[in-house]
Amino acid sequence: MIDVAQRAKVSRATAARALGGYGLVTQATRERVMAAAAELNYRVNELARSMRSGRSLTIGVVVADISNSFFTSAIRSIIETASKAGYQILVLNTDDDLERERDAVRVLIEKRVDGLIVVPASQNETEHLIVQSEPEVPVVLLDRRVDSHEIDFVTTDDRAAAGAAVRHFAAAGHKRIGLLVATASVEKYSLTMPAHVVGTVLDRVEGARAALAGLGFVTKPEWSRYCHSSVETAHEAMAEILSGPEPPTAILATNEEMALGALGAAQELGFQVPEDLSIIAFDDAPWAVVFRPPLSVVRRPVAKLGATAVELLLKKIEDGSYRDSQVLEAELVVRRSVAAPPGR
Amino acid sequence: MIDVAQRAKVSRATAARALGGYGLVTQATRERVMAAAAELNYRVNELARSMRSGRSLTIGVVVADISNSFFTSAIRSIIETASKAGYQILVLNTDDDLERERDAVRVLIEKRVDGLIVVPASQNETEHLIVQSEPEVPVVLLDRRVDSHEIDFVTTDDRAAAGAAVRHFAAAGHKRIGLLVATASVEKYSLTMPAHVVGTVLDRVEGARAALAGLGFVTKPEWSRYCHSSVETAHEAMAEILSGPEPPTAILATNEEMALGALGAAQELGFQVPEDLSIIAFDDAPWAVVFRPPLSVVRRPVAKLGATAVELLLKKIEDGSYRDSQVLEAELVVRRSVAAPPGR
DNA sequence: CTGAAAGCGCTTACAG
DNA sequence: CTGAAAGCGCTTACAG
Repeated sequence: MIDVAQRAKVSRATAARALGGYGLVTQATRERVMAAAAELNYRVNELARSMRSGRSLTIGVVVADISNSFFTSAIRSIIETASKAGYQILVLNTDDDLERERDAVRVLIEKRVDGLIVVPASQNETEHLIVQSEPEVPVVLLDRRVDSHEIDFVTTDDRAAAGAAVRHFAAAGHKRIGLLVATASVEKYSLTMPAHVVGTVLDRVEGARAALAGLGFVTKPEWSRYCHSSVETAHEAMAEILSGPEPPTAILATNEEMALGALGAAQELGFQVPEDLSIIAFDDAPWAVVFRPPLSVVRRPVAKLGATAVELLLKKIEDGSYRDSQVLEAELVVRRSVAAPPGR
Repeated sequence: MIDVAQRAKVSRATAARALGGYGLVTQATRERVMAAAAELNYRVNELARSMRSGRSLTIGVVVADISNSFFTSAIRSIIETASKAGYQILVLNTDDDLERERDAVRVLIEKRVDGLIVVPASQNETEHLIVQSEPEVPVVLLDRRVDSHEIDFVTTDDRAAAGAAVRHFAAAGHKRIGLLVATASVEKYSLTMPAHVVGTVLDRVEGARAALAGLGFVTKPEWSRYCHSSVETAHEAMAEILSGPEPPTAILATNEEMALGALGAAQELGFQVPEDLSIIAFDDAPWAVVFRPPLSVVRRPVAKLGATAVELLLKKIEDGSYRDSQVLEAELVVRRSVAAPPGR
């Protein structure tokens, strides 16, 4: 910048004003500075600008599982929305590991992001998300609630959606309905719900259970599994479910990995979908509509989820005391993976 | 930091040395400083550190299509590899738009990233990728070559892979083989190859054509389309191909979107895969193996691609004159979406 | 081993 | 409208 100022025969302050587009500069001076900057191929140093201004125009995103197409779509939407407001996105992945989440938050704070969007790994381990630094860094949770009331979130109404899925199964005649539940809280898979599942998982399970109870259905634990979120593990868990003496006739898969694992296991064991097994999956992955049969899914408004999180965060950045949380509606998309149970 | 120094009763320089872990400090002093920092909840300001040290420990990633699961997997691998070396990742998405790519590069340079990984939108418009700033910012291209010999790249041997796919079709008895080619250079879809396609696209087309020529097959333009990279457009293009008087019996889809569009159109028009139509797709998307029939695909080593790009970039960051480019092998994974053509 | 001082590249009152 | 000077929070020779 010193070189630019010299070449334009003005002070550094004037050059800064012309280049930064703030303060008062005459048209002629501005043009001279701009010309000099162009000749010298000058690039502003945003690091210095951020340090001085106290704003980095960067938002940190800490995501639990960047492989999941749901989160990828959310990130895409976050990038779009933020960039319209002049913000850049720093993405870190945690693989649902709490330690990595703490590290990620620390690193982003040190990089002086103006705000954080986090998909938290844990429902109750959240102290690191209440960022005490000076100035305070606002945080918005994406897709998952936590116990703490101090942190705002944007989620979907998964409880209602899970209930709707169960009632859709019931309407087709199913009584034996199982769940394949993705959760980071378990190594492989288990019959019982782990102690500390995140809010979204809990919502889906409780929504389904409430609906089952409302229908007066009995459910057996062996129809369901709580499962580490990978296709391979889901495949194994589903194979075990289907190998039981009286397997469920309908399965609700709580994410894309669970759905792929369930479908893989069903094929392997010769279960036809939907003739032998009906299935509904959370999230309308790009392949779901092309699948045979086209998958019935719970479609969550992922683009809106990401955009809403950014908008909320920007408001909090402007006004440190702004508080808001939102729960968006999810929608059951009926396609052809649900039919009457076998033998009816 | 001034507060920390005061509390520990040392100078700022000593506090900095203790906190930054460089220079000489006695054990006792270090402990006093660390204790003071902990009490005050001190966080180093990486912006200031970066400005002073001239290194931001951040790598910028400019990706053409963040919706595509291939690039998402690459980003995941980039994040993993970079974070092991202490680098963070700033991701920008261009949707294959050259203007947005230029903007993205400028923004990242201004943020003083230490290096750039770019999936370029254009093969010949590349001046903005030769970053003249001081100090020079090294650039590695991911997945796509460009004409300029000044820029290093990490790609896969798509020419060979496309050839292998065609020969696999031929071995099953196919003679009418079409291509569904994803390219950003066209609005919807067209019969002829647009002027400025990126290297990867060209490689796939030429690899397929060379193999077809080697087999002595005639090909008709109406068996193929060059298509904007979206499922919807691919669906339309494929529907048009299949509605022709003598449609191809085998289709090579050059990415995930093309594959999904092709499969959707085939279903809609009542073509059974593989009985009526054989298909091979580029990239082993997570759903490909679960699809019915399981899709035969060209599997590119995506994790290795991302990791190699980061490793190469880090070498270039260390040594500004380091030059290297790599072409990784792709692999044809035979599953069950290729059968003999109908009527044989 | 520790401290005083300069400087990274900007922005921002303040004075003129 | 423009300029001289201070300062953002660090690191880095240099001196002791």
